[in-house]
Amino acid sequence: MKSATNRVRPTIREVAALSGTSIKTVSRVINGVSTVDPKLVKKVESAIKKLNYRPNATAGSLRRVNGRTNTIGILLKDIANPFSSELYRAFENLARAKGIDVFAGSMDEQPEREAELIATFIARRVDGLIIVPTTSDHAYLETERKSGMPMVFIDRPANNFIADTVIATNRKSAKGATEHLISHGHTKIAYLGDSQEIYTAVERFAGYKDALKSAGIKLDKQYIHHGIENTIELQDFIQGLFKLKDRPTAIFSSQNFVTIEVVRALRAAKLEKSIALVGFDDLAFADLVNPGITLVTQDISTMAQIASELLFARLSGKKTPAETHEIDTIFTQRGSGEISA
Amino acid sequence: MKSATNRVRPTIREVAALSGTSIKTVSRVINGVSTVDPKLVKKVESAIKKLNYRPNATAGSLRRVNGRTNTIGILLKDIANPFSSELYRAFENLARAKGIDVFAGSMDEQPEREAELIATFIARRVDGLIIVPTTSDHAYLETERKSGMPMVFIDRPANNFIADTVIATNRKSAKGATEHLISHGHTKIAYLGDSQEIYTAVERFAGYKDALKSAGIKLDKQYIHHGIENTIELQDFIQGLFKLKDRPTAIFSSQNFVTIEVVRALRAAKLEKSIALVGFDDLAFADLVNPGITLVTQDISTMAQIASELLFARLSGKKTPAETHEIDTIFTQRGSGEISA
DNA sequence: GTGAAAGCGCTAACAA
DNA sequence: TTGTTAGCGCTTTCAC
Repeated sequence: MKSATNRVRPTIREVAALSGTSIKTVSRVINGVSTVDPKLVKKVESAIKKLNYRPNATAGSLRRVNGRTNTIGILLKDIANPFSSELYRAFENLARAKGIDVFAGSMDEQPEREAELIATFIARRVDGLIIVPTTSDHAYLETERKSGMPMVFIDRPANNFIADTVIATNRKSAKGATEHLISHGHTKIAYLGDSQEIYTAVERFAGYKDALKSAGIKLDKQYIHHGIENTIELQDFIQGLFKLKDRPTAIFSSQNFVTIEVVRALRAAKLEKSIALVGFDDLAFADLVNPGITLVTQDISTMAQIASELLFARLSGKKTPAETHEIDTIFTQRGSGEISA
Repeated sequence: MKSATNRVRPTIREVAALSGTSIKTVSRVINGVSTVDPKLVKKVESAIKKLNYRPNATAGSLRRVNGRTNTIGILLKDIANPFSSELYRAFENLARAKGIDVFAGSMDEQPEREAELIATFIARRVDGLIIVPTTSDHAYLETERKSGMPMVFIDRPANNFIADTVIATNRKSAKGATEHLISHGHTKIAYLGDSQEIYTAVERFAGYKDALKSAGIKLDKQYIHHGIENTIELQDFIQGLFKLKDRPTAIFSSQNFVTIEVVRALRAAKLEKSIALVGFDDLAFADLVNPGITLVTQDISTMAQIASELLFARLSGKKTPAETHEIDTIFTQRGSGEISA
């Protein structure tokens, strides 16, 4: 049985037969090779239309000389989280402009999910990977790099693995945010952030400490809290802060979910106009509450832009050493950060 | 040149050679066929590890009897929009449990993007499509259906095309929301929603009218606004409402972006505690403002669940007529909708 | 400019 | 249980 397939879709062979040409000519027409006789082009095109032929992109990539599938894989924290979905959208736009489709997966901070997703994406022979890493050791990717898989890390760097990286100026911006509070007369400034196992949390906490240090303010441990997994415990901590003899007059919260909890607690205690607040990461409603929330936000579209430029350059064969780009953040004053001590 | 390929990655042939078996045996091991001698399994597995072999999933699907690629395509409004990204996340989880990977694309309400995305996804031979439609005529999909491509429409039905569909109880829920306002003594209720070219907007407006009618309240055109493309114009309209002699005492806003603008305008005019508001669609900050925003929200995870069940049933060969499922919404009172007239 | 033949990496069919 | 051969739909090579 040579021609009678049990598939529903027509193949390039059937188009060749109907148009009275060869499969190679049909292939040329599909790929827009200019050296084909216009008459043949017309014949082929009408056969394609008649049969409703749709080239099989996966079959095409199999024999292609560079093996490209024109797909990339993106590994995100959680695509339902605005930071991830905005990042995804930025990559979608950039990839689409190059005819590249995107596979995405959410990891929810589970290292084993990272390895699984990378394995599936490699099995699909994506041309490159964009990774917001969750794992603490990326040495396992060494074999993949040797196999020529371009990888760009974004938001957090890889660990034990040298690769192109795009991150925000976490430390510097956290320092700036804290200094902003200090400049409004605050010395009792609480810090609330994600677990210190997470790179961005470590950097931002370091920036907070930098600011205190250069202002000669002593670090007060009772004002510090790390971790966001247990919301109730976080709420308890925040409400505990409010009851302190030496109640902090300002709060720096270093991650969006933490900021939300702080806002919630401040409102519940009716302290939102008494205690200053600056948060890291964007919040959709920052200007809809009263006072508006002063925030440090990451320049997601620039980060995505730089990351995809790096990835596409690697795809084009760029062989220079791995690069790390630090992207400036955006500081927007909306009131909560401008409350004086 | 038979064995010396210029590719970087090892193939099933090299694994067979190293393990001293045949490619078929390697294939069996990869696919977990139980009828292989455990000794051979071990040999094959160690060869796989040694070579860092990664099966090529796209090559595999080419010859597979059903041609499945174990991928699906999802067409969304805009993945950066919370409704879309939550929907995506729900599908990601459901698909992953079946070993299926997901391609997604955003359409931004551009019909030509819908057709383009469907074309690329078909070229990639996705096994099925989940579509939040933007086009007004889906007759062009008829040939695809004949080619056996399962398609499920979600959030909005297809036009001129019969297919499985999962939607929210838009009309009924909008009626309920409006009746909620009426029950608090309101008769001057404004309606603000998306363009009447959009299915959900039509349905929700119909529900609003249903409620007025059954309460014997006459529709007042000066309270009605359709369209959200021009934010400034929308703001002007809302602020115009506040200056009316017969100022509305309540607002029903039928879409999340509209609700945000309404909240913004109410706060600017310091009317948020005077004019009642019920919104359709979820908002992350609904409980963080004062008063909290009373909302009708769609049960996204149930909608995704039903839609993927439909899709997977079609993939398994289910041949019954197309089904339409209407999923109940969730109504949450938070204060803004309980302000009396 | 065009086409025949080979082959990408895998699975299916069938023989051993 | 195992292996051989053919072939999925396309691109590549190379001869015409």
